[in-house]
Amino acid sequence: MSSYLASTLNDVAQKAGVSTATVSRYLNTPERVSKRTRDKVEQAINVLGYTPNFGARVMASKRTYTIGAIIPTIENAIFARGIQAFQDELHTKGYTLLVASSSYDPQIEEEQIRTLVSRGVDGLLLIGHDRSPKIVDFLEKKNIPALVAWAHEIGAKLPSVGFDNFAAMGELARYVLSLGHKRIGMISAWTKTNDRARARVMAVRHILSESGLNASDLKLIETDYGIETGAVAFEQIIQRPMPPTVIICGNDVLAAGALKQANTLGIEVPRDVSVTGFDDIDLASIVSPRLTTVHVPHRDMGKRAARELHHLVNGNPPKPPIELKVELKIRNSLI
Amino acid sequence: MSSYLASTLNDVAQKAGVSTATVSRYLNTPERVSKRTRDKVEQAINVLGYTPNFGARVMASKRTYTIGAIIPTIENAIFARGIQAFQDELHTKGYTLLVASSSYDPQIEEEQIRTLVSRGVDGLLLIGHDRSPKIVDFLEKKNIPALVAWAHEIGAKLPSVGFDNFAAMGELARYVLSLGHKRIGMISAWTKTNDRARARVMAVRHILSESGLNASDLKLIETDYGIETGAVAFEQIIQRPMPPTVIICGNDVLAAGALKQANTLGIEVPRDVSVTGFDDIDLASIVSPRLTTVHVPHRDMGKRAARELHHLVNGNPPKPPIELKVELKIRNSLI
DNA sequence: TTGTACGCGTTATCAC
DNA sequence: GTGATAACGCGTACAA
Repeated sequence: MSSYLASTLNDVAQKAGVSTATVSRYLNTPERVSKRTRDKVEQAINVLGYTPNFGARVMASKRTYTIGAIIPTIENAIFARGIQAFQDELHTKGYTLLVASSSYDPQIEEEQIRTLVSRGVDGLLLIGHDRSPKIVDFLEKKNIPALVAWAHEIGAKLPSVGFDNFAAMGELARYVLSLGHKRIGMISAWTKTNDRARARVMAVRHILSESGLNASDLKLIETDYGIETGAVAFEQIIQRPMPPTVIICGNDVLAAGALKQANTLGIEVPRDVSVTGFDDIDLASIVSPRLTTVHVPHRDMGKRAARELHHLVNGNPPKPPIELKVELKIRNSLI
Repeated sequence: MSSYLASTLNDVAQKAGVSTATVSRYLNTPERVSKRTRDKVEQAINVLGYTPNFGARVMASKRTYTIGAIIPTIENAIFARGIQAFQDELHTKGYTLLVASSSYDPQIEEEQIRTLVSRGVDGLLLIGHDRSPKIVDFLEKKNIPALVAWAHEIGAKLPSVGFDNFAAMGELARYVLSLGHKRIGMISAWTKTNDRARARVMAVRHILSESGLNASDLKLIETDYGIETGAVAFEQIIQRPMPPTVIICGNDVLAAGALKQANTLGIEVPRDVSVTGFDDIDLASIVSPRLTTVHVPHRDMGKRAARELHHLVNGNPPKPPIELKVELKIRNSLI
């Protein structure tokens, strides 16, 4: 039995009766090859079913036209839309996107960064600013441009395209308080290694004390990301004595879980308790009651991120953090 | 200004005072290097911040420990859970997953396949069996194992891990008819290049004629994948004279759109019209009324797929198609 | 246990 | 327009 061996530039060159240099030129700068030769090469390539070897190409040219993105989760919708837009924009510029996910684990994120870098990505998209300085240094040393999305922090080491999580949640919280709520509950993703979650919690605390309420009275539950975990947290928080009149959720997915559990427990939202979300993913306008939430321009963010990273990859200097506007989306889950 | 150059095996070797071969051995088979040498090399690697060059490694070893997956969409939740499980399982085996999306376009899928192959993936996960024989031949020629998921088709060219879309939808349709429905509407993804969608539509037609109804009476609308498109289709279908008493949707996302539009139009589900879905993604149990749908074991499918592909990549022969069980999930959107 | 030397498939620099 | 040929960074016989 003879195992098949992929054909190479050399094979094509032989079959076409030209040199490897010419085939390479045909591939990269066809306009510098005569029509006659072009046809011969094309023919040979088709017959052999030749495809360039990526590894070799990278080694010889030092450029991969590949961008890597590491997102906390692909399983939930939060990043999907933004990443899709990011990829689409990149595609128009001739770049390929490699997506990896870290399961919200800094350790895994670091691994993934190293993997993608050793794979020769030309640039990297990361979510949020929370990561060890060591790995940021590593990127700097390797000369790999990295861009942060979904966050906005003046003075951060890496350039970014994102929004001010603190201000955005602050606006929502202020609106909540303006409705007269005094007993506030909050369900958040883990804040320890997640600057977005942390900023949102801090914002609520801040607005609370700003309004003369006691920030430490905030009933906060931190939990994994998911509908089920949101449901569990809701039940815990609502069954305390003197339960909150409103539960602010750190994102729409947790809020959807809360809504679901409320329904299961026979608690009516917003009559018995109000619920809010953050992100305005599709889910938010499908659940009932529809979620009052903060609209994040995911598509725009993805597109802008692609452009910025493209600039960086082409040697342009980093710009100051780019801030995108978010918008309160008032619907029916909060009264 | 001196631009940074990544350190190489050679640099490490020099700094450690050993040969490149020894450093390479340290990296790949540390047990064959003496403790003393190991320490020296380790030291040098840390000082220089060395990371192996992936391209070079691939060229020399012919193995990338990388698996590619091409899914129709990353923006919607259908594939997310399965792919996450796929990745997790792969990770435990030391493989990295590269995900690309085709936007349900066979042309783009083909491009992506070629891109991933030229990047040296060891194996490929594809969704469904619908694709040109040319590209399948290409994979065979290149000796890249490919596994199909989300579908089950005896006699198909590629091995698969999936479920029988025809049988599953047939079961649901039979149940629908048993409830007494006579006027059936259906909203489906485009069937032309999507074997899963096609099988589901055919199943409904089949059950219709099996029950003595006229299969050609099925009010069918095919549309793009999405909540909004589902909503639009629902409105079109429901505003005809003699509208259906039940609308079978090809997937949960379309069904969610239908539900949303029903709500907007003041049509009550299931009192005025029943709606069913397919997939049982999170969405299905969050919308109200909760969706009657077909539960697909996404996680299990992803995990099994990872294992099968791993076998293939390691040179084991393909197994016959693996069929996973699906399950009718009876909830509130159908009476 | 360690080192030498070659090959992997491509691009880029020169000549021609 | 085209052809030699030297890199690129690593793995691996083979030799020592």
